[in-house]
Parts: sequence; C-alpha cells; structure tokens
Amino acid sequence: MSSDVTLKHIAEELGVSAMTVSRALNDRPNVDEKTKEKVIETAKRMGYTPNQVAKSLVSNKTHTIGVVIPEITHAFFPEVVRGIEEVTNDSDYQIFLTNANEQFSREKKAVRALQAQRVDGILISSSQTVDDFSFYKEIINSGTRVVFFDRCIENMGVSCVSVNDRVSSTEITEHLITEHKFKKIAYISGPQDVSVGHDRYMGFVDAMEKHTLPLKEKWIVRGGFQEEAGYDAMQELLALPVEERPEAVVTVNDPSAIGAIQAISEKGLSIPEDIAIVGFTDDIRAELLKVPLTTVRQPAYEVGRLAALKLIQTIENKDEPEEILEVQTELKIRSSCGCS
Amino acid sequence: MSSDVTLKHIAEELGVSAMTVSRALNDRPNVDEKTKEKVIETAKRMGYTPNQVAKSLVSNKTHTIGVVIPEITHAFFPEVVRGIEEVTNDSDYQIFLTNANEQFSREKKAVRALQAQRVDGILISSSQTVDDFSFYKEIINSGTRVVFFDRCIENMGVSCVSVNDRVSSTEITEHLITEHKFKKIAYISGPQDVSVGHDRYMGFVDAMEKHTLPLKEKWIVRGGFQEEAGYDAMQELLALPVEERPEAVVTVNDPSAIGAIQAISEKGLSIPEDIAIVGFTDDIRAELLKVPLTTVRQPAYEVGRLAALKLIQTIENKDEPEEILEVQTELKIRSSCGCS
DNA sequence: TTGTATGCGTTATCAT
DNA sequence: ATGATAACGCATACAA
Repeated sequence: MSSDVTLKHIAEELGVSAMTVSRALNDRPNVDEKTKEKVIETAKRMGYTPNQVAKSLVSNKTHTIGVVIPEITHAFFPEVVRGIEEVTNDSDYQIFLTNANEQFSREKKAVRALQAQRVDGILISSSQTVDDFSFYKEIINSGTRVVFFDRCIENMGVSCVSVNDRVSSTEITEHLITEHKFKKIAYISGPQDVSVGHDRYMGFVDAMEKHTLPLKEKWIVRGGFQEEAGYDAMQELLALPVEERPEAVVTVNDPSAIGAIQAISEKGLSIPEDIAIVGFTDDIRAELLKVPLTTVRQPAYEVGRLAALKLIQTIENKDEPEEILEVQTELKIRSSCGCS
Repeated sequence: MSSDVTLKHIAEELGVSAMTVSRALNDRPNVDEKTKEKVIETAKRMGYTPNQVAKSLVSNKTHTIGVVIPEITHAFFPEVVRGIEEVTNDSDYQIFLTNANEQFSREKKAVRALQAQRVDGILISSSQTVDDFSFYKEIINSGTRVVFFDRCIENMGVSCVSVNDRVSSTEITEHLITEHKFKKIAYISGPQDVSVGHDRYMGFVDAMEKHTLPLKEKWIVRGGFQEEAGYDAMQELLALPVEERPEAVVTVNDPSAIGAIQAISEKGLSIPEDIAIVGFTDDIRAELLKVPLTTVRQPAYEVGRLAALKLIQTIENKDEPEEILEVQTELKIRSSCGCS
C-alpha cells in the first residue's frame, strides 16, 4: 500500500477514460498532445506510481531476476553481485537476492519463492552437495530460465558461467612442483559434489599425475569452503607423524587456506619454511596476511556481468543457445608458496 | 512464464470450481477432506506453483521488502544483509536487494522501482549527501513503510537502527588522548551530510574539546568512505611541514584507514611510531594488517536483524511507534594506536 | 483520437 | 461443501 492512486483516479479527475491515461503515460500513439500533457501533469501532481504488480499480471513479465548465492560474507559473491547489478541496472531489471548460506534446503526454498514471484529468470550458484539433480530438472522443465554461475550443475541444458577452475588449480599446483621442487603435496578439498570443489580437486590431481607424484590418501583431506573447515583439515595433516607431513598444501579456496594457516601458526610452524600453502580466490585478505598468500585471482565481477547478460538474453530471446562460458583466472604469486 | 498451470487448469482437470481448488490449497475451511486430498495431489502432479503476482494484486500485499545499501563490497553491508535475511527467512518475506554504489541518483531510482514493485516496505541505508529531504518526505508521505539503518535520515518520522557512532568515536579518540597522551590529532572525515559521517566527526570533536585539545583546520581533512579517499586525505596531511604533522589520525572508517596506512607506508613512515592511526568498522582485514588496526567493532548482523524486525512490525502493525534504536559497539584495541 | 469490453490469476462475497 | 460473480490495476483488441 504505497501509492493508492490508480489510472482510474487520474481518469476521473480529468474526465477521460483510464485507457487514455494509460496511453498517455506509456507514450503510446493516438493521444492528443494536450490531453497527454494534462495527464502527465495530473499523474505527477497526484503522486501516481504505476503498479508493476498489475502490469506483470497482464504481461506475464515481471522485469525481475532472482539471484541465489551460497554465501554473502565470502567476498567473491558480493563482487559477483556488483557485476550482475551493472547489467540489470542498465536494462531495468530488479534483482531478488537470496543467500542460501550453503544450505541446499534454503536454496530450494528460495528458488520456489522466486518462482512464485514469477521472476523472469534466476541466476544460481548452487549450494547443492548431493548428486540428485531432480530438483533442477523439474525447475528447468517447468520453463524457468536459469543460468548457473561459479558453482554450476552440468548437463541440465542451461547456460553456465564459471572460472576455469580445473586448469587454474593445475597451474598453481605445478607452480609448487616446478618452481619449488615440492614432492610431498597435500590437498584440502571442498565438497566433491559442488562443481568448483570437484574441478579444483581434479586440477590438483592432473598436476600430480603429470609429474608422477604420489597422491597419498592421508594427504587428501576433506575440508570445506569456510575457515573452520580449513582449520580442522589442517589439524588432521599436522597430526601425522613428522616424517609423513607434507611439504606443501593446496587448498580449495582462500578462507580454507586462512583457517589452515591459523592451525599451522598455532602449532608453532612457519610458512613457507615448514609448510608452504596456496589458496584460491584472491580474497581481500590474501595480500594482507603476515605471509601474503599465493592464490588464484577470480574475476568475480566479470562472472556476474556475463551471467546476467546471458540470462537476460535467454529471457528475451526465444531460442538463445545454451552456452558454457569460462572466464580466465590469474595466478597471484606471493610469499606463502616460497617465492619471495 | 515459469509455470503455466493455474487454479483453473486444476479445477477443470477435476471438474470442480477454481474456488474450491483455492480453498483446498490454502487450507481454508469448508472443503471436503476427499476433495482436498485430490486437489493437493493433482496440483502436485501438474506442477502447480501459486502465482504470487496475482495474489499480490488482490491482497495488496507482496510479502516483499526492498533493501537499499550504499556499497556491497564494504564488508559491513553484506553482514547487515545476513542479519536482515535471518529475519525475512523466518517470516517468509523475500528481499529485493539494490546497491546504490554511493550514488544518490541510483538510490532514488532504486526506491522508485521498489515502489512500483509494491514492496511492503523498504530498508534503507542512504547514500544521500545533500541536505534536501524532499525525496524521502515524499516517499514516506505516500505511505511507503520505511526503516533506515546505519545511515539514517532524521526527523522523517520513521524508525532507524544505527550504531552509537558519536559516543564510540569519542571513546576511540579519548583512548588516543588518555592512554597514549597524544595531543596533535588529525581527523579524516567522511561526507558530512551522511549521518555516520557527521556523527563520527562530532564524536571526535567532543573528545578533543573535553580535553581542551586544539582542533586545527589543517588537521581536519575531508576524505570519504573508500580507500582512495583515505589515501588522498593522508597525502594531504603528509604534505604538511614535518613540525606541523599530527601524531595520530582518527579516520571515519576502516577502508579509509587502510588507504591512509598505504600512504603512510609509501612515505616510509612507520605506525604507530611516526603516526598512530585508528579506524572504525572492524573490517575483516583490520586484524590482519601488518600493524593490526585499532578500531570500533560494529555489530552489523544485529543492525540488520533489528532493522528487519522493526520494518516487519511496522508493516504488520497499523500504528507501530517510531523508534530510534542504537546498538552498542565495542572498542577493538590492537597495535596501530600504540598499544602492544 | 477516445472509449468499452475483456482477461491476466487469484480471492472475497454472496449465493446455492 | 461448493459455485458464480466481481474485483484488484492494467493493457490488448476492437468499436465508435
């Protein structure tokens, strides 16, 4: 109940029909210039705000996009949202933002709500960690336009914008191998059912296999995307007998690396002398750490921009083709890997 | 065009009226148990999703609230949004998030769009930097429910949740005066027309006057909320003749302080020996800086939670009273002030 | 150029 | 318990 003024009210005020008012305000042809002026003036005077809800009901279009992110405090996602906004702002879409907090149940609830709101499309970075695609199959089958970003769910017949995670992960691992001659390298992983979790892990494996280095089971620790997970995973590695300890650790992302660093420090060990470590994300904090973190910079803003563009095209273009877009990362070499 | 199934379709399928279907699905009385079961089963089978747009049109309620923030990359706001979401998630409101990027023109555009979407209310942290309140007067007069947070616009007859900026600013300044015996203290300010900018500056002035210390004009530098502004402002201070240089600097927020620190480092000076500095916000980076930053912790999550609660009460309660809520901050003493 | 009728999907109201 | 009708605010299609 913001503005109770409707087309009808303006029409009555001026003794014309609602249609004339509608035409005048929407700049449609076949309206007398004088009438038009009067209408516009009166609308302004009466404080008229068009009712988008009613418009949507008629046009079956809400000019609205839903955005579902798994984590709002992780700096990557706000930056993606900025990229999305650059696009939506120019093309007059409003965004519904929902944060799933890494919980698939909340994600599902959010998507349902967005469907009920009849958003024109949804941008999703999924928190899903199980191999059951029925939920998104159903959503997509129902005709909802979807574009995934960063954490993609594949083979759903919809577009996706992500970072070349696997290759980047290989590159940063190879840096440890070729530049620093490390052989005993551990990996702190994210959930394997989230695409970035899987891809980054596979990139690590690629590098290790290429250089025929051992992939010891005890050096592959299941962690997660957040600091605590990295901390806990590192504790596990540090609990190994000293001679079995890895020389270097590759982590699934920077928050995880930061948690691991905390564990290393608490143990009284130093980086990179005792254990080298690298991250993934280029978190805002990476450069400021006591030992600046070597990591992979992800162009978050660009991911958001591309995903939004693709979604809007998908919305406005009947048969916009499915596309898998990858944006390129950049290795950020700092000191935590052993470089100076 | 997500789900084309309507009440009518289900009704036809079952040979009943749309009303019966509506009643059944909404758990209303006066529906035969058997019919109800059938309806629910059929709705599920056909993939029915209620059309919230149509519901909104008839009920004049969208179950939607708009959130307008000035800056999404500044960590404070995502944390506020998390607090807001905790509340909206429980009470089944969806949020429309818009980021004004510190531009009042974008903020106005966003508010207009939210009004057109007929959101039930709006949470705003304003980017406005001019003393012209006509915009919000009009918005509020039109009946739109508004609650301001963090950056409040006062005397508009609406509720506001903020941090006790002025007192906190006095406290951190007094820490420099009483604990460290600084007398030559400079201030890098934010825009004076934004409430937090003004209040924090006034808190600084309060402390200086209380201890009868000089408020030299050249030591009050107009900066801004972002790093570059802090950097530029510090450059100005560093350009002063050495004997006129301040011993300590109070800044309007952490990003600003971080920019200033950069300028100090580039000049080859050290913190806190040559110049002590304090911030405001407790940015995620504050603790990780080479010289950890003394600052004021703002309970962002709590600000969001309270603001959302108040707005929802305002929406659902005809005459919910206007309220000015302040949440308490906490001094975070680290090393940049001279403490060890 | 302007107006009337109709429908978007849902629910309130008043029948039956 | 169920149904018919009207209404929410707007725009399309057609008529005047």
